[in-house]
Amino acid sequence: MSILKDFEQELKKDIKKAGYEVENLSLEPSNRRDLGEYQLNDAMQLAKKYKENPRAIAEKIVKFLEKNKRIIDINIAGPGFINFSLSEEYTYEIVNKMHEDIFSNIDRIEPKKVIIDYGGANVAKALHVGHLRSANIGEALKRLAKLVGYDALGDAHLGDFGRPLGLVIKEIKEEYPDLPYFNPNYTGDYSEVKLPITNEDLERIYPLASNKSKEDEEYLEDARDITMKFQSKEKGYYDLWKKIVDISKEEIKKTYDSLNTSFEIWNGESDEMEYFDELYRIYAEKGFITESEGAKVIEVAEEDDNSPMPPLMMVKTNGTKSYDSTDLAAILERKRNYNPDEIWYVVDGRQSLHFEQVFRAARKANLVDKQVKLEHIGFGTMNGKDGKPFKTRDGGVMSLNQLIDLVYQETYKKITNESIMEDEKKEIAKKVAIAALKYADLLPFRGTDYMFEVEKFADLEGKTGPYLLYSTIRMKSLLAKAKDIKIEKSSKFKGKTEREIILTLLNLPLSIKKALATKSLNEISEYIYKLTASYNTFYAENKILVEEDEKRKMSWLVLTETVYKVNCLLLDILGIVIPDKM
RNA sequence: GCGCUCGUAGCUCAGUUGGAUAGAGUGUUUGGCUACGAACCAAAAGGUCAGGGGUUCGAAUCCCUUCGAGCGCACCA
Repeated sequence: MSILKDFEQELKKDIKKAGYEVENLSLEPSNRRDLGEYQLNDAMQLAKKYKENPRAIAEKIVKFLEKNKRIIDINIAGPGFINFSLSEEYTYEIVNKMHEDIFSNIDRIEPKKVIIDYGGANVAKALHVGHLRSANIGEALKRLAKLVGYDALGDAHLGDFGRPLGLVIKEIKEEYPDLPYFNPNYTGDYSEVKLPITNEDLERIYPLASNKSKEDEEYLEDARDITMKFQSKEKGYYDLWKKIVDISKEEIKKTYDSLNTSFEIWNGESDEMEYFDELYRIYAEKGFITESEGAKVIEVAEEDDNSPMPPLMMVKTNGTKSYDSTDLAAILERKRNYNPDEIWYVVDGRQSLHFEQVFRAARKANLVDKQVKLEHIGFGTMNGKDGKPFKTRDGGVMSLNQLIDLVYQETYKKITNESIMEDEKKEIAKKVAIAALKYADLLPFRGTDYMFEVEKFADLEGKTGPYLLYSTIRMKSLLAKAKDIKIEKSSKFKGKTEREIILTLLNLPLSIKKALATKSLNEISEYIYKLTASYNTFYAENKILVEEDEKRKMSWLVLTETVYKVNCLLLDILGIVIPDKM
């Protein structure tokens, strides 16, 4: 149990002694700091429940709180707000416990298994800005989930099964018609065929093929046909498809690596579709498959819908399997192989209708048990200054690598530390750029669209990743200078700057709890900033290493090391790597 | 047309299971390096929470309504 929770339990007991039961204690950092450090709002809520005067309730509760050694300066304000501050002894206890083990202030949940689907990279296409948020948010949620006790698995869920691949193969066929893959009479071993195509070629081919298909109906028709061929594992086409996937996957992994994002499961939609036949049978046997305009669909509309709900598309009119069905098949696959308690889909919010359809269909046939949670964790778009999704200067889709490079160019210029060698400088600039990008991406609530401003990133001032890195590195370097001192216990502080840091440390579980409840990282991002900023205030006010009062110096070192540890832990949760210097 | 999300400081965003005097960053103005890393710190100014109505001890938050914006509405993924 966290230190904060332990404190809350104690307050609950005090309230109980006064004769009242509260389920969820309403303890918050006070927004009237002149009246106290914390506020307890339960008297007002109890007033409704017990039909008594809230102020009278507060007075009864306060009688017992006064005996609590952890709190001081208790007062009642307004309709029944109870304000108080922490006793000095308790603040030392908090710091020392957290210094010894920061996990002493983190609550754990009952172990649960969760699969987090946050990839969605498309084979034969470069990762683009649209993949940034799912990677950042998904990876951070996974790390956060693990921190509190989830058995969390990330699934890349590669887009390797749809028409884009059909288009790519079509174009390869145009350019290299003599490849044995296209020869129905070829009897050799396809694995020995040399494919004269690199990842760069693929990234060139897809846009080309896509454009051609828009102008040339016959071309598109052929690509559709090819899509069906590799989906149904027709020899040649299937082998070529597989080769393309392998080439592309390597490049995709590299890009995810640079974002400190990794997956435990590297399934593609094609792997999920191995379960398609079984899936289809399940629905067919229950009579859920219907024909509609030549396609096979599952009706998911419900009576109390207040808007039209289109059916889930299983098989399209031309016989190819749809995007809808891949996500449905994935649920069956995950149930079979992992049997998760929850599945989180970290996917663009604009796909909420799609997931509503998939979840309804899954529930309809009980693909997973009722208590299994299926949740679409939608996120907003990263827009440019025009309020539209961020593009390259000429209006094209910006690849993730281009975006990272854009930020890198700026962070590189900012490293003016002359003791750093050129090679190292590049490495550091890369880390700082990723930190800048990630932090800016995780700072707004995940659901809202936000604006990407190169200048804002370029400045690298204020509430940014580089600020956090700089400050954390500075703490580390201070601690390195004190390496001959054994940092043991806090017992003497000076004033309210230290208290501010300690209160923030104590409140850590509040931020984690909110982040998990909303599945958004903004609370954590905000928390690190607050902790760091209040430490920096303290740092500017005091000279730690030259402090003559030994007790105080020791206390400050303990505080520094504790904040440093919390920062390292939380930056890691966000997927941000701290360079040694910058 | 129907539905979803949203409108908070000049700008970018927090805050929405109802809580006290609505917060940050940036920008503007101003002050601080002979001291552990100044990519830092401190201070000031800046708001009819889109408009109107309602619910109650209390509303940025809940309900109704008007205006405005973005997104989504089966054979793209």
